[in-house]
Amino acid sequence: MRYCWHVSLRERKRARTRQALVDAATRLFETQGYEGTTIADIAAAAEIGTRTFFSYFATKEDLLFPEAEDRLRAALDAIAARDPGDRPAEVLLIALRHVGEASDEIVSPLAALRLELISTVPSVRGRGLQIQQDAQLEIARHLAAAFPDELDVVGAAALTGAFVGAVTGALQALFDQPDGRGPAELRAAMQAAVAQTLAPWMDER
Amino acid sequence: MRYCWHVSLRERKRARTRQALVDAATRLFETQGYEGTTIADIAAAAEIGTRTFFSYFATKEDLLFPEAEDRLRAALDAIAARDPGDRPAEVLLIALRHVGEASDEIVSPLAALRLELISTVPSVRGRGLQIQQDAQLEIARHLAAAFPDELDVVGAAALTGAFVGAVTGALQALFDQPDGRGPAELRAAMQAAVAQTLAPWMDER
DNA sequence: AAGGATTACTGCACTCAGTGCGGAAATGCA
DNA sequence: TGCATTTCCGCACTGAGTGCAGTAATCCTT
Repeated sequence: MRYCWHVSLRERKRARTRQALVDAATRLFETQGYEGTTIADIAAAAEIGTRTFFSYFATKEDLLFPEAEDRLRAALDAIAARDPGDRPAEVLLIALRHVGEASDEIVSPLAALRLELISTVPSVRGRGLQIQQDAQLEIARHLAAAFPDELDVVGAAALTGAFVGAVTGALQALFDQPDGRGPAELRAAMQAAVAQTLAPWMDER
Repeated sequence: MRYCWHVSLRERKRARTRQALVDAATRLFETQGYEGTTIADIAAAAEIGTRTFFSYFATKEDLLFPEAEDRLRAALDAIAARDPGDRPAEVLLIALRHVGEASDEIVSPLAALRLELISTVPSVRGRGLQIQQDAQLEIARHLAAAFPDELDVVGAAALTGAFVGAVTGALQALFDQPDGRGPAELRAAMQAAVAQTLAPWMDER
């Protein structure tokens, strides 16, 4: 039995190695490109065996989404902490904001790299969409649980899908047109389009 | 120069081989499973060389989405043929109905298999989402072009994303709960949830 | 109908992601 | 210190996907 206040050596070491892998991958992807970097390269740079890599990340793509679980948890917590008066769509928006919060680290090297690779490397985009969809379903489940009188799981999933889809669609369109806008402008343009799209939901009552 | 009414031998043969590949893959996936079937198996069953497979389909996953382009084209045509009085959301719904039309062939062996593999094999789901997102963006572009006064590309993408997201989310939630409902019931449940979710948009004015 | 030009087919050798296995090393715990 | 449990990691392997180069099929012109 492990005492809960004790973070074992193993856990610390594991977290350190995991971070080392992400850092090494970020650096190598930036210098050699995604396809030009092999898993063997990354493992070597993080000073572990190639085989061991796969006990930290299941696939090469997953290196680019290391905080996916944390973000999801933040969103679920936000749903659980809803104010009693709020309506589902409002709670959902707050939760989604928590997910996007981490993309305030658009400044972070990893996040910037991720955005580039998503629009560049098909397999990365595919993995990202998968992760997004899984998170969506989980959020929908919790949302339905938080509003048992007003939503069932399918309805909650439709609502969540609509909101996430609006954001994702706007972002995709923005990144598709090759203008030289900075991150802040992109963000503003996206928020404007999404706000207008979702307006019919938010302003009733 | 080729005369437009002439379908060359090459094209006919190519289409036949392509169909043979899809048929062989469908059969093999059903009997041996997706992972249990190699591309070499499929190529052999369609009587072509393994190497030649890749001049028909870029990846193994693409075998499961052979009519993706046709469906997209149908949706785009529907947008182009809009009635002058229609509002964007209505046209979009009509277009999306054209995309889904092909899934009326839920009866078709391929469509049924696809649904199963999407919820079973990660790479298949990833590819499906990718195709979906690409189609979304293309639809948004044409929608924006069809309503130049009311939508820009980003706004159209947000709208399209919201609608597609609602459908996709509802479907995902439905297929996730392991009840024994038939295709017709699933369809009905999905449509109900989506209709309710999108109601705030449709009933204004 | 025959010619050369173009395009498709295919085998070969190769890279790389990812897996199963088994032994060796590190860690946790008493 | 000693023993149980994880973790690490090399090895051998499968299967997807690519580049290349030679051969076969199709096309088009005359």
